[in-house]
Amino acid sequence: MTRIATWNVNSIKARTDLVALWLKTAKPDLLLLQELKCKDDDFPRIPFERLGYCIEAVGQKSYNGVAILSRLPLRIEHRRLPGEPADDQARYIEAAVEKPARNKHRRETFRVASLYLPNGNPAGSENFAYKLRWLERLVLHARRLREEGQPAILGGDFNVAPTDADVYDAFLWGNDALCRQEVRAKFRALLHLGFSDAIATLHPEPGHYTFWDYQNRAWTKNHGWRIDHLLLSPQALARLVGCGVDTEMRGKANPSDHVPVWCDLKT
DNA sequence: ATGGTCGCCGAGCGA
Repeated sequence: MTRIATWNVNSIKARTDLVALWLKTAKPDLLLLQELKCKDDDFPRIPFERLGYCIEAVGQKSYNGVAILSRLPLRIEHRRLPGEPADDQARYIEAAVEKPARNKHRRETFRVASLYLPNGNPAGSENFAYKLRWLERLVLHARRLREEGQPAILGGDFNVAPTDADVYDAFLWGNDALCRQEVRAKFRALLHLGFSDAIATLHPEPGHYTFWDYQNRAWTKNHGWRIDHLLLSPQALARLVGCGVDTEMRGKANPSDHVPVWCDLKT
């Protein structure tokens, strides 16, 4: 079994202890992180290395930043999302992972990416245009990944609530950049390529929120959003045996505003 | 409860 999780931690330095605690209990093989909010040199590597993880990070001062923590060997394939060379925001990292060998002479690999999509608010702004371009690039890249035919997992903070059921109040937030129809259409294009949203597939009932704003007592009122996703290629979906959202992490002291989403793939 | 979000870094921005 291979367990893969994604978590927007809203500063890895502020969340070091909580992430280490969660790793000890959830024991994922891979953890995809977003919003590191630090330079690579400032990443608190030691606590995670002590738990047996190697770390590949793409950092940036103060903003963004993505990483892959892994107990399996990684080979980095991309440190930026292809398609816009001038875009230097730290929002994408992709690696080839060697699966635990069932047969030494038939080693297979799978692809995994940690992505942090632009928020894009307010709708209609330059930020929103950047978000749509980023989604378009992701669709193009996902198509290439799918054509390679190996298991692939695109995980991260998509900043997309795919349907009205993924927002606590869809009417109130209908014009938000996380809900706008242009954004949802591009997310559906990813699904149309053959990628499956793990939670939507195994737990289609509404309410599996992954994010609650720090403001306005959103957690207390369960005013949440489902915007963190694990998208699985057909070859990964065929191995999917379980997935979930670790909601209780939002109720811990000094929490991130997002919680981990995980899936188990049989190996 | 004259409060009301965090985290970046040391003002105001981004989410």
